[in-house]
Amino acid sequence: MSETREKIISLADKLIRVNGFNAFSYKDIAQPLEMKNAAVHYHFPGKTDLGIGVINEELYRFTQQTHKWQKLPEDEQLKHFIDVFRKHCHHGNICLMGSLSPDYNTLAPDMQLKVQEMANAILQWLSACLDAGRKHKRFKFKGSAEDRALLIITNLQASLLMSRVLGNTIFSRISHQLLDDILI
Amino acid sequence: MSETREKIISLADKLIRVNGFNAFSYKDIAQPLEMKNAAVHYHFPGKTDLGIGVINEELYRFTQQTHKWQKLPEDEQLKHFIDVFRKHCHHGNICLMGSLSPDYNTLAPDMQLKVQEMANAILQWLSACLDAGRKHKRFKFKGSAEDRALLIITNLQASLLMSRVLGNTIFSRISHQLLDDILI
DNA sequence: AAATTTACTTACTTACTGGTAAGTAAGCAA
DNA sequence: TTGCTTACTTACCAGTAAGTAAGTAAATTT
Repeated sequence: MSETREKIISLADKLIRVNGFNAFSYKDIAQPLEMKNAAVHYHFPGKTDLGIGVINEELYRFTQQTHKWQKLPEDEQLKHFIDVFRKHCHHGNICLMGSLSPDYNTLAPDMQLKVQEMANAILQWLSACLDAGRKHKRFKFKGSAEDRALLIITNLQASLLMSRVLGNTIFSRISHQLLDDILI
Repeated sequence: MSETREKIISLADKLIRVNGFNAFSYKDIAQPLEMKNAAVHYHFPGKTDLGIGVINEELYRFTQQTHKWQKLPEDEQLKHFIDVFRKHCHHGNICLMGSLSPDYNTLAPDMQLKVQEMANAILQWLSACLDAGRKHKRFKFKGSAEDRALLIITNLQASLLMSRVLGNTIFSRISHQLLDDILI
């Protein structure tokens, strides 16, 4: 992938997380990278293409990271997962799901599908992690691993939203209590 | 309050929940209400005034409803609270916090303050409800009532977001498991 | 009856949106 | 050296954003 393309995706990712998908324009990409509006259109003909590019990059990073953790005990894997959110919180970012799902109705169908794909990928990994962790006596929780994954992912997503409004202590409190609930 | 003003706030509330604050325009308010762009500006000079109007209305409804429930056992109160989210989910809406917090950085300072006020009002009520419910042996949970309130409110907020992307069954699964976790 | 206020409409401005068409300089390949 | 591709720039488009100034008809107050 070309360097310019990478820079555009990286900046778009940041802008989506900080201001939202509908709140940035091609100008916000072009100006900081010292190029013209149309140069961004050259790499990503439409805003939808750019959005899909950002999600694909996120999906790639996610599979790379989880693959790196796969030999670790499940509680360690979960802590790494939470740490990804912690870092985003520290940088004032929210997660892509938290940013794109409120705007979901305004997104083009292709991009809606990509958001779905991302949601499913994260939920599947987390469900599997929780299921294996319970079998290995590292987690305890009621109900199915899938439902527990939904509870945890919603905690993490919205903790970034709440942190933005009420301050970063919110994230620590949520992530701490979350772990305390399921760790043995 | 004038009838037109009420209609504008009601429609703006819907548009914020369905498309987001930055994704609707004065035209989207004026056209369906069969008035001109400038008539909306007459009632709400700036978009910020409109946003604050919507939040004030929501705060008013929230205090009215919780007041109506105050004599009920705490588990009943919590179920009513969850039902408010369930109804929004059913109508394809997300909650105001879930819609406004991703756009928080793009909001004017007065409106940011209003969003904070709303977040605090909801958290305070839920914390008090959980605290009293535990004392009356209707709830059981680890940690402080404030932290538990954060976990539950993030579950509910993000469950509406996830439902939008993956379908309404998500909400039922989360709300069910949520109650199962803390009800005695 | 006159003055004022309310609730608008008409007509507009400024700024920006995503997007496109046409051109160009540099590099590479046959 | 010709032709083609890459990575842009310049210049522009139609549409839409929030917002405003001036006018008006009807109701309300004095």
